[in-house]
Amino acid sequence: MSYPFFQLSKKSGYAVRALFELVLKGTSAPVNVRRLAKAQDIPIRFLEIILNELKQGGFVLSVRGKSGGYLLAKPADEITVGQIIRFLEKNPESDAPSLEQPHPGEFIIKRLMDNVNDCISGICDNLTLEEMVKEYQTNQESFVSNYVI
Amino acid sequence: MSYPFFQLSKKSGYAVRALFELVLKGTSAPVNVRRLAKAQDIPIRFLEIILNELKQGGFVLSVRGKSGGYLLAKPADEITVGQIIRFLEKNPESDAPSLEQPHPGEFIIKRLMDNVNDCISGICDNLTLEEMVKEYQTNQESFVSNYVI
DNA sequence: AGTATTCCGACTATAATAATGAGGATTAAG
DNA sequence: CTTAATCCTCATTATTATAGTCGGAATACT
Repeated sequence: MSYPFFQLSKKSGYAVRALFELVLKGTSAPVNVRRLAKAQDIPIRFLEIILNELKQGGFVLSVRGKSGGYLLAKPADEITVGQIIRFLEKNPESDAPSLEQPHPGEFIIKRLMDNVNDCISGICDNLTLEEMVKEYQTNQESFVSNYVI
Repeated sequence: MSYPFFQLSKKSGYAVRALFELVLKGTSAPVNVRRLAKAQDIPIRFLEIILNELKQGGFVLSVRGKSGGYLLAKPADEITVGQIIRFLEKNPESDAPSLEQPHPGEFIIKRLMDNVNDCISGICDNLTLEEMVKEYQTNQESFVSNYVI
């Protein structure tokens, strides 16, 4: 297998999987963190932090109290994987334009990376949670057989 | 501007730029590290380390002694950007197959990442140093105008 | 011999990533 | 009202990756 150029951070991976799980359950009732964490095998405390961020980002709503938990803030076909990753991975500083004059050599890299990122964007921004779940459900056999191996 | 999903490490960026510079100079005589570092504005010590690695990878040859330096180990049209990045970014451990049974949820991520990486590979493995230099030379005005801003 | 150069191992510093821990606030249900 | 389940907030820690730096040894040309 060839080297994976791009690896998703655990955080973003967990986030996508947690939201995926929410869609998969498809209940209108909130799902609590523990269940989500168990279902997707994610460290629970870490997932709490992630869900909190996702709430800030408007991806989920939280319901507090005894039978509380999390639920999607919008329909599954309006949330793309790209949106999730972008939101979680962006850091405040990178927004500020760098004052330093870039070296000409950096442009050859920049041009390349722009191409690459357009290409990634083409995949991630066009894949919704709903599509992921649909594909998962229709191909479940192959997913599971992969799992067992 | 949208968030860049994929950012090249400084190391890989420097490596590509150093090799690019070697091709650009196009001499058959070795170029020493200092000149390369100055030409591409790369920390010289760091570049030494990188060139050493690139030598292990068969990308460059080193010539020691007074008029020594580095030169390409193969023609510029036989070195792709993908090869360079792959070689530098791979770590030994990731070769070993993980013994842990992956969670089914990881497959939805894996499938996505496989798509993404195929796509990146399509760009990086089809771009040779020679092509980069050719494109740079024909479009030099625009590069420079970008530089000046 | 002298000098420019590569080569090499160790070292540091910083930041990002990936969690973990303790306790408080909120709410539903008994 | 009490209690248990749940989210929420702040802090701390551990690990790894990144981006270098330092000093000197080995080598080869002149």
